[in-house]
Amino acid sequence: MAKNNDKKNDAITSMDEDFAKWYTDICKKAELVEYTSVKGCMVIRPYGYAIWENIQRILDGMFKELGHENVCMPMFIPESLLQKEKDHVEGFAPEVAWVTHGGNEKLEDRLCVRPTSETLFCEHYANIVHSYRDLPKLYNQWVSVVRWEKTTRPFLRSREFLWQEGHTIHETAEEAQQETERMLECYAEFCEKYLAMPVVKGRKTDSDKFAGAVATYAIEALMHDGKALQAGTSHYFGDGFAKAFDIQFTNRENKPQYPHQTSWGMTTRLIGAIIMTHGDDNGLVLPPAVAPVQTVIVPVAQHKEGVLEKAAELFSLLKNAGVRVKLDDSDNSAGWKFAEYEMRGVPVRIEIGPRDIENGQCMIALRYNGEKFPAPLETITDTVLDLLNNKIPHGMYDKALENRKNKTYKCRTPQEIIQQLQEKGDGFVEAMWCGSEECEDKIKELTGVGSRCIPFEQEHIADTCVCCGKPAKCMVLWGKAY
RNA sequence: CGAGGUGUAACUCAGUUUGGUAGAGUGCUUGGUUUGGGACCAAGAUGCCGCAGGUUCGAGUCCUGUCACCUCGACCA
Repeated sequence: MAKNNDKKNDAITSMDEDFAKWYTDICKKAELVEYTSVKGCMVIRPYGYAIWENIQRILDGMFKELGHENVCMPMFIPESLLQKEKDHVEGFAPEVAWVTHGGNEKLEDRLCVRPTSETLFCEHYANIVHSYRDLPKLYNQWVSVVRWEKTTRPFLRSREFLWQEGHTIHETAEEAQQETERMLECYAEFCEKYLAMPVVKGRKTDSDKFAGAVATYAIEALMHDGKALQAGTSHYFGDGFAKAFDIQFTNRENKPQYPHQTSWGMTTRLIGAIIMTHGDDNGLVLPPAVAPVQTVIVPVAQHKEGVLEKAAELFSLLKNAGVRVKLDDSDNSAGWKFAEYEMRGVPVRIEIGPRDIENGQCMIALRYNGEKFPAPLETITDTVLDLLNNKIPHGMYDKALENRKNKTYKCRTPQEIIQQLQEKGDGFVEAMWCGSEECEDKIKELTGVGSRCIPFEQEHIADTCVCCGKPAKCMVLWGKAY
């Protein structure tokens, strides 16, 4: 695979120099976000929002295929309602924003701006679920939520962010458990197939569970800087929320019964994950499935006769084939356009100039690996579609997977963890664990990596816990987290 | 929230030590020449020096407060 580490874009700080700055440079220069006067509240600009719209469209289609229906809950939660589930309120209270006034009137019961909507769904379910015939309810909503974060970063941590939250309610524990796992699977498929982002599926340790959940599952991805990012979560609630909110139905034996619930979510953080999984020193690298512009046509020597006409012809061809294509006939220089669309992560660039037209071809350049080659004009649609649907997503996935493999270390002792991280840089650590929270905490204290998840795909690395040396229960994936 | 740093043109920054007419490069506008990896020439436009107080004849510069952003921790999707 051709590698393209040549820095062609001065506007962006290089990753090695300052990863955090590289990240914000891309967010700003690729026109994904703009800051506002409220800390942690970002304008998602058209180019960034278009990525989100594509994510939304694909995911929403997947949910509906699985039988989910979209709803919309209010954005305010009365304090009394939030209080109902003890763990839940303890988990979220420190970071909720409160509405205390309506107009000039002080509110009797202040309202929290939803940090997540379990409580609202529960209140609603209590009203509409009466019989086993009413179950399951497979609901989802696309909304924004607010969490008053102390430190904020575009997409990765903002005080208001966009997400989808699925909330389902089922007759049996088994069914709810299956739903939890099914949705994690759905998320993993989405990341791997459409975002070309390899993920590790697993269960969270108890200390890392969602507030109020019986079990939390997550998919974890590894970023370029070796830090882990949780790309999606799926929670199994058992009947805990049902009991707290008094949701009951009459079961098949004509007895009252508590239903079992799940919730699951993915957020605009995915855009941050895309940036940090695929991006390089020349800017953003977008997976074709979510790229607002999949192919850009850059005419070369466009003042010469026939060039613009041919470029426009190409544009129509590709557009009619369903490609999100852009023709840039502005009078910026060709070189400027190359750099610009590279920075914006456009997967395929087509150059067409007098020399190409003479030869009945155009030049194709791939963003993710820098490859550049001529392609005949007659078959251009097939060529481009194949690149967008096959070669590029697979190539990007392989490249990301390779990176993850190079940064995944199997360790047997804390010293080994420290040494690996020091020698090879941050990354995933695979190590055995006895199941105690003390060991989890101690590893974090000693080595800096926390438990990310207990992967479904287990590997036997040793018999004993990496920390205490007692018999190990499972392999845990550790890492520094975003 | 703890420790450190930075706020001056759209962007990157100089000017702050020692108070005295607001600066550069890039970008933007107009015209021309160019065009296969961020072109060139010429002419323009652009500033509550983050915000609010204070000291002073006079504040980008000194003092107090405040807000935002960045980095590293703690917390988190």
